[in-house]
Amino acid sequence: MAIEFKGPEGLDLWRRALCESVRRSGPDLSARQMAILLTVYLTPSPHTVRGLAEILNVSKPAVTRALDRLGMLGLARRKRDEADKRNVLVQRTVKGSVFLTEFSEIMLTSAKGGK
Amino acid sequence: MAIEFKGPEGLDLWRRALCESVRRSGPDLSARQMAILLTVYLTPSPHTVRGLAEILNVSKPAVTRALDRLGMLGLARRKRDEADKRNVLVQRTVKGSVFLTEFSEIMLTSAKGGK
DNA sequence: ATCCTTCGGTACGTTGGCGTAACGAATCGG
DNA sequence: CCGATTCGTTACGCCAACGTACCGAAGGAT
Repeated sequence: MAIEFKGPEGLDLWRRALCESVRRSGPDLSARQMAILLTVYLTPSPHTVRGLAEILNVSKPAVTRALDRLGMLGLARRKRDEADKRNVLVQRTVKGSVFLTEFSEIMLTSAKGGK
Repeated sequence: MAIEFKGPEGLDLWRRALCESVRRSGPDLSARQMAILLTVYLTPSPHTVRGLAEILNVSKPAVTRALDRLGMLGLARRKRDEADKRNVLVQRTVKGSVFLTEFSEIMLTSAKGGK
């Protein structure tokens, strides 16, 4: 189940996976939105708006809007930080986990199937 | 120079590369736009609007608009097909090649450096 | 208590993308 | 020739995202 690539093959892996995802009419997330989603799911909690903005070097409102969209799609949700009520913590959802799991599978099958 | 991954590590590779690309304030391409760009550069020519629309399962105007944007950014350009003047052929540019080469390098360094 | 900072969100005007429907130009079939 | 088809694009109204600036709520300092 291990995939390996080197040099330009990496780009082609990216192409296969991305094209397959687009073809399935999944949500047309922008690079920023996808980056936020992946960060929330794959790096240690907690995640705040400001923290995400700094990690990705984008403005706070941009993060707010991305979270609006991810929330609409059910891929992530907000929760007030009870310890410091100024903060908003971004949390994972079941639907988001499913989405990323499927995406991961697309990556693997695209890498294997193609070539 | 070979990278290997399995299971959820693929997603993390995707995250690292995407976050780094966003952090560098590269163009915020949507999944569709990036898919079109990669298809034009990594699959055999020629590429027409209709062909790209079929490959990605999106409408023709969506492809036209994506090409507008990629053209503005200098990442791809249009050329009338002289053999059949109804067709528009999508062609690569130097700037597009540079962009994808850098992106590929981001993938590789992200995969290696992180882990 | 009062200031001041920090947090996330909102307002504003602009820009860009969407899907559906139509369009003109080019080609094909007869 | 001339109708039908195919090609990419444009028009339309709508919705989403942008950056800058500002906002109220919450916390910290003195």
